[in-house]
Amino acid sequence: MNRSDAERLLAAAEALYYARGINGVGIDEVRSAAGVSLKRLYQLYPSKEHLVAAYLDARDQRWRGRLADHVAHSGGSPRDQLLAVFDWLGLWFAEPDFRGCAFINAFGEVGGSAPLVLAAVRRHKELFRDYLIGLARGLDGPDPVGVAEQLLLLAEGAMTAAAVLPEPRAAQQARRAAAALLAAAA
Amino acid sequence: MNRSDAERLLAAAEALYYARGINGVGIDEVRSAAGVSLKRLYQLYPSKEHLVAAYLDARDQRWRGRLADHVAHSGGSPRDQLLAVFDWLGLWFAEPDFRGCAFINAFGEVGGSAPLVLAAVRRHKELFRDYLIGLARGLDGPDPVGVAEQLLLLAEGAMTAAAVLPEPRAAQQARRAAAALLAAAA
DNA sequence: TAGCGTAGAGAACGTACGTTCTCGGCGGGG
DNA sequence: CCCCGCCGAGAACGTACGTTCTCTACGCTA
Repeated sequence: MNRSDAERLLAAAEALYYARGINGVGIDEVRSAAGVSLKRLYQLYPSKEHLVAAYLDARDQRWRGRLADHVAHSGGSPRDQLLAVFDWLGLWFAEPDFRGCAFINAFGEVGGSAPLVLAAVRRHKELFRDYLIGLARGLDGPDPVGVAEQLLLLAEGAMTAAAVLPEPRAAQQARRAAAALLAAAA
Repeated sequence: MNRSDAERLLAAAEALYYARGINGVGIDEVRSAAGVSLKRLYQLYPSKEHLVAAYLDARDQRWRGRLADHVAHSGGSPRDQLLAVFDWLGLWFAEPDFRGCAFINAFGEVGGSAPLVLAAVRRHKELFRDYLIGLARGLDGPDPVGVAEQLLLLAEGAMTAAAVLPEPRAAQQARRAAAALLAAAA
């Protein structure tokens, strides 16, 4: 069955923007990759900023879905699930087309001058944070929000380290740090 | 006394590029802010990418210098010095013109297609890492490199969190996590 | 003082891109 | 069968910008 114009646009936008950056890909390239007319594109997204924000929202859903799937299927205690987050990060970092966190990249690229994009980045980071808080609540420790926020910092740091530095040691190092923090919080 | 053309260019480049992004500022604006002719600029830096890489190197030196100053003047044990790193991050995040880590931003903006910029970003992160390793060696723990790398992840995570999210809680949270990691590593 | 190299100011060029406009064809309703 | 509105294709427009070229004026040397 045929996906809708919007779906094809978002799929093309995700592939192109993530691989080559937002400023590195023109509207017309997304349009032609999706097989959608320019007129239709501007009907759906009245400016590039709208398209980019929609791409980020779509990627947010896919990304958190993949993470949650991995964590859920890894079973185990809340502690094991929180550690499984870092295992999944390691798998993600090792993918051949990994290019860092799309949201951090987007923030660096246009965050200062694109309110819709900034809002999408914030949404994503807050949803990721909320997800970690939800897992941490299962720990029955005294401060699940604090633990989750500390693990969030580790995860974000691992993403940027993995993006910038060639060696993919970041996820393992983050996992070890997470285990130590979880032990300390018990 | 008059600073050299190169110094004025780098100062102007740092102010403009950090505030508004690399793609958001044209060569001519840097040139005119520095009061240097276009010809002279191209003598010193044969392309924008060279100028940007030089700006990043200059910022790297200033940034690490400020950090090292704060840490050195805060005295204390190696452990206290490592924690002072996060205190300084908190001060930095609170500055009114704070806009995240210039290097992470630059990576997101042009990292994929500007080898000189990518190299400058890597250099900076490695020098920061080496600085933390130097401090961690004073701990006499079993694995100073591992500890330093875990603290590096926390610091990077705090930088991105502070940049993206409005509330500046990141530095304190990172400091608490760092204290827990240091306690666990002893 | 005459000539020359150099440097600055800024025009010019090529390109890329976001956005809008125009044209031509196709389909559906009378 | 004819007309009308819509849609896709792509030309066009305005702008921004990296880079190069041109012209002019100044200062140094013989």
